[in-house]
Amino acid sequence: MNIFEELQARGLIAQVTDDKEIKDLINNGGARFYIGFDPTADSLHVGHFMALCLMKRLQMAGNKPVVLIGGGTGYIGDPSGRSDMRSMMTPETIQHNCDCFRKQMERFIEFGDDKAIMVNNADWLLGLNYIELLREVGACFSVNNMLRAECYKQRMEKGLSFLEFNYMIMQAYDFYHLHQNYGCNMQFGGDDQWSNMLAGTELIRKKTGDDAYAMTITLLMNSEGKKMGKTAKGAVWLDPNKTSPFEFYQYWRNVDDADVMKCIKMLTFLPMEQIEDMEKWEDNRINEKKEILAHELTELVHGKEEADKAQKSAHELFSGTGNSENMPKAEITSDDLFEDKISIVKLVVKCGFASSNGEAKRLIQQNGITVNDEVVNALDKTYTSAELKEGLIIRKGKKHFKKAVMV
RNA sequence: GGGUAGGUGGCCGAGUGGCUAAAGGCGACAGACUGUAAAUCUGUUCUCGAGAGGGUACGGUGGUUCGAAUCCACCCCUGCCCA
Repeated sequence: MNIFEELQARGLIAQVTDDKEIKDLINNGGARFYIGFDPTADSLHVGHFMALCLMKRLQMAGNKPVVLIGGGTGYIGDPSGRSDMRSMMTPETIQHNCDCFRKQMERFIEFGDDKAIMVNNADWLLGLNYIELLREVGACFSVNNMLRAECYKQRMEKGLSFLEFNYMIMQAYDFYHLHQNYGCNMQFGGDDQWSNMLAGTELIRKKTGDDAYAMTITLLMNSEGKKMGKTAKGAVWLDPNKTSPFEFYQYWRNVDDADVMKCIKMLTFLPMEQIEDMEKWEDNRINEKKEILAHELTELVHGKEEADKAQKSAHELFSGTGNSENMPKAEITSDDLFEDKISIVKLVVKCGFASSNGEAKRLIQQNGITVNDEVVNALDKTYTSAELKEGLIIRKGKKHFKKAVMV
């Protein structure tokens, strides 16, 4: 099975500009492709992870990846798929986020002279001259066409600023720049990037007469048609300080039945033969599949050791009373104590299970909080520092655990 | 620049002077049932407070009023129409 077939079999390919050419290029290692990442936060998330995996798959097939960090496009903000304008980031935030991205990416992609390279579009975008750009590049774009693009159409009702309208032009310019300076002939990205990517191939054709190609990867949607990788608390981050390996593991351990195989196909590096075999498994092995999914992904992102630890904790927590060594901890300091005691309400807040006292109280009153396997529903319940030193296992609902300890 | 319709809780959306911490829906969270799934049913859903009660809040700033999401002025933002 060649790489293109594999990507197809995994359901990763959404749209391509020219499937014959692209097939040829990537199967023979002839692609110098880029994927752009805008520094919208201080950590990568699951969507980025998919793109990085794709990059890795293609790299393993002999193609040369270019990681583009959007230090320049971050100043604009991509309107695609957004119902309103992104808040503008300060240059400091952008720089910080770029640095964070760089660090995290080095875990996934091998960089080096003959391997992947990383570039930042701030290097060429920030110095552009407005009038010059309008004449050089602006003349190649038809506003009429741009307005027909899906990503802008959606915004016609709600409003679209000129700043955002230019995003497509900047992204197209990136592709053009990389084509000219790095011999880039292909761009990959999420399916929501399709129109931006096409703008790039067209710009290259108009400016140079060369053909360049674009391919999008399927967005990871759950069976309800919503983007995956989001929780109530926000995105599932790859940074262990923002989403702990345990939480990360649990996110995948808890996906809907209907989404398990799709996730395994699209996100893991398990060989296709093994995946096809898993598809034949009996229904009662669904939980086994979920564990495999969760473990595989946690291992990819956080390493084997963390994945094992997360799995072990999950087993201990969900199958009877095990030890709580690997459980995520909530640290309680003496400042949190009043007369050597802490109230259950405060404890729940300290564990991060509630963002306000009111919410904590609701949880407690609704029998949502368990301490050391006992439901606590009295708001005036308190715990002493001695008990805390032993460690208290606080559980919210069925599947959120924290161990509260004194430090 | 002119006209016009708007801006309400995470989202959608009722609400035109006190009965409004603000209907209803969605989402989310918890309980029951399950398989750490889905569906369904029940409850909860600004914040502080053990509670009584307090504090904030209907784009912003001022004003009218005993009392304003609701009335007035100015400003900001968005849609639509015209230039």
